[in-house]
Amino acid sequence: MLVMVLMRAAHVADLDLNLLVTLDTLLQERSVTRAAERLGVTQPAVSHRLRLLREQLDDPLLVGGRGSLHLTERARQLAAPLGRALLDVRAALRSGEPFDPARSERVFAVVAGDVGEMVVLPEVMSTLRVEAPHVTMTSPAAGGDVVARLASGEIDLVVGAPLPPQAGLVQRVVGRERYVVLARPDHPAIRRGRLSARAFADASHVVVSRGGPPGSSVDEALERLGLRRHVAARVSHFVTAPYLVLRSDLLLTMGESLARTAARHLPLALLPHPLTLPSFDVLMTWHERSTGDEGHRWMRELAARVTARSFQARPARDVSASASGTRPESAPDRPAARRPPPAAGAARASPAAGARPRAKR
DNA sequence: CACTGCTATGATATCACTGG
DNA sequence: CCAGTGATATCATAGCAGTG
Repeated sequence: MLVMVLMRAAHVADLDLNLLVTLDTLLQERSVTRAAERLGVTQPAVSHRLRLLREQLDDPLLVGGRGSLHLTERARQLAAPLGRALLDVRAALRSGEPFDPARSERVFAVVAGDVGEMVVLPEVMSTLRVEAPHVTMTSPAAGGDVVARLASGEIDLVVGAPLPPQAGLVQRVVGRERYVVLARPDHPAIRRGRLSARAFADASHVVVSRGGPPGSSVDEALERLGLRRHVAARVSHFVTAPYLVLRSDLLLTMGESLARTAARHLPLALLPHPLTLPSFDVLMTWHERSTGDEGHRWMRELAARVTARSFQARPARDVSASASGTRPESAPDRPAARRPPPAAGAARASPAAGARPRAKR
């Protein structure tokens, strides 16, 4: 794809590939000044490279003037394939490169949702503190097109529910979760420490609306018994729902691991679910380019270890490959590219420029 | 209209490479 | 070893456009 787009350049054979790193940064920053800061060179140097790119690609690429530059149609076409290509190149260079957790200062972006942030992240952090004190873990918001964010390198790893099968993604089952009920300990529906299906249906409920499965599978199970329930509250986060349960007669159906975490910190009763509900897999998902990355592999193993402990532990298994292309991880493990570090000079492609300190006048 | 923040450009310096 | 050359960098500054 990138080649197809570049083929339209007037002199493809003469194209300086080092300039593509600058172009990628320019397309992201839409500013010569900011691109220069990111690349660790002066603004005029980037301006000069931009002029060369314009000549070689026979297109103005960025137009506008002060403030933010605008991408031309040609630049827009180049942005995505160029970004992916450079991520692949960086991943290829990183593949096989040894990773030393004790010394690494890498930043891993792991989307885990509120369940993962509450259940998995604290465990991961306590391990990091000992094994990899300089590694930083960020947990970006789960919204948006997670698949695209994995592909773009914005996210390194997703822990949670399965993602729709997609070419280039690898998924690995790391745990299994079943549903339980959280309630106030003196909830009137609880009789001798038990909750019947009838009492469950008669009570009022709080539902985490973006969570889909709990609400729908609970209602389906009730329907099979000829029962219905009253949903009195809907919230958007699993983390906040237990607080509603604490101060009401509401019942909350949620995954056992987060329920146990909540019950450890709040005076709540955790009850086996009275309905027959399907349990569900907890998966890790990443981009295939990361499979061979030693650092990414280390992070995956850590996340898998912690997740398996937090959720119902069971041997990790691969998700079968689907027609649309999501690939299982063949061995317990293979690699990854992450965003280029924002540090100055990190994306520099010219060995000569990168290797020697330049004299200042 | 001055100020500010941006990009573009000319002059020049530095470095690596090459050939005598 | 050294001068010539090319690539690429910095510095200084021109010019443009939005803003108050």
